[in-house]
Amino acid sequence: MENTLKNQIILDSTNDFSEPTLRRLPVYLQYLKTLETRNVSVVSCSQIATELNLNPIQVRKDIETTGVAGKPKVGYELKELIANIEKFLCCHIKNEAILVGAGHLGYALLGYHGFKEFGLEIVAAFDTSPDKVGKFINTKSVFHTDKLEEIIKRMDIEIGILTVPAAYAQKIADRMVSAGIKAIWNFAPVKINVKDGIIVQHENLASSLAVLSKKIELKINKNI
Amino acid sequence: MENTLKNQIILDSTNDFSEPTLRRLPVYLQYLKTLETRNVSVVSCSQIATELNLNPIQVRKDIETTGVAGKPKVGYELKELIANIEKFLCCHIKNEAILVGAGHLGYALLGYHGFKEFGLEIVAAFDTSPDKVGKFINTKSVFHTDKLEEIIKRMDIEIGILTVPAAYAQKIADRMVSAGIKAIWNFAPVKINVKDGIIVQHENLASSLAVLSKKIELKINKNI
DNA sequence: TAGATTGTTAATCGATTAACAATC
DNA sequence: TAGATTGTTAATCGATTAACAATC
Repeated sequence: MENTLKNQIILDSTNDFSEPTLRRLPVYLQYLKTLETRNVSVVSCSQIATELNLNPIQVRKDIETTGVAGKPKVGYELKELIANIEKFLCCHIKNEAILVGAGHLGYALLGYHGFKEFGLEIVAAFDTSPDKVGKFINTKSVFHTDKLEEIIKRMDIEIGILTVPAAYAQKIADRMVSAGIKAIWNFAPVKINVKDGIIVQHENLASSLAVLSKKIELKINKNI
Repeated sequence: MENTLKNQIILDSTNDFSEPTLRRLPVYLQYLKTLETRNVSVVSCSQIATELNLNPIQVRKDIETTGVAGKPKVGYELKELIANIEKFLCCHIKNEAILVGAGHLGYALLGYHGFKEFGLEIVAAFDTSPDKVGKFINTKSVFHTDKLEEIIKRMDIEIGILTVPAAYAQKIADRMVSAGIKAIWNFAPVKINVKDGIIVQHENLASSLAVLSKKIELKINKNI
């Protein structure tokens, strides 16, 4: 079959894990870290499953992916489990990123400390507004977007976070790529086109909203 | 089998569509609307698929779900297709929501005009900061969080958007639910527990980041 | 007419779930 | 020992993809 998905790194059977598994692991990690603060030392799949409203067999399968060894009847050593999930998710590999578009969403992402736990560090922001250029947001410098290529090259940055309005997204994406960016995390509500080999992760709130709305609609139709 | 997913409205075989389909439809809609501005009148599945890097058969299946009729050799009438997707997604049913936590993420959501296209309208915001209470954000009043229950009840709001720090998420969720909220869109990076029948849609950037990071890692390992 | 595209049914592939042995 | 939980293999279920007829 001709696969039309030219620009995608596909998470498929050639890897030994699935995308749904990959998406659930950070959720487990967040929960396990709360257990850590409560001085818990051992945790079982059923415990995780109950807490997160998931199927315990699924949790076991997911954990298996990370290669950690548990003890029958006992469960998993909490510290070991956390360490293995973090290793699997490459949390200790520092990925530096720049962010373009210091609007409110940009601000929110710049101020979110949770990314560090997953290895992502936003090192600089770009905007065109004179009110923002030259300032600092959460200790990160805001440069004029004119400097985008220069700084990407000088700092050898590979990840670009796109939080500009839809109308500018493609243009900024093009500039990111031509300056050497290898992966784009796109928060603009528009599809962007990039050359082969460039990774694009598209964040789409409209999709989530559609799921939420449909659940509400179905609930109303079923219960009333 | 005992299903442990007590609190979920499950999108399964009892409906005639799948969650992946539901998540793709808004993406099609966004693209189709750009065609509309370019005065295109007819569109085919292969055209949509090419533009969005998807499989044309999948696009056809998804569109079939909305019940629109196309013409062989020609494609779908653009206006009709847009209308059908919008109808399927209930874009014309106004869903009113309140938002708690007017930090940057809250601001970003309050300022995002795209939700209106999907029927969601944020009618008020809540925060505890004296700098924000009493002000307007994008024409929406910011009330003190003390007024949360009163306003939810008075306006008969069913959707709550949660953009508070993780530490407050559960407490605010409890207050939302006891005031009558039926669905929570949770942007806090923590699982919240609610009673049966309440819908929770959890937005988790860490999951997306994990997918992005893994794609980057796989690409590096394969290409170098 | 020929060819492209929809509509629809069948096949495949992969994720989830089940079953059960191993073991602490 | 008994019972709970992991580890692993098999079965099921559902989403995607393929195939092909219908048709404009």
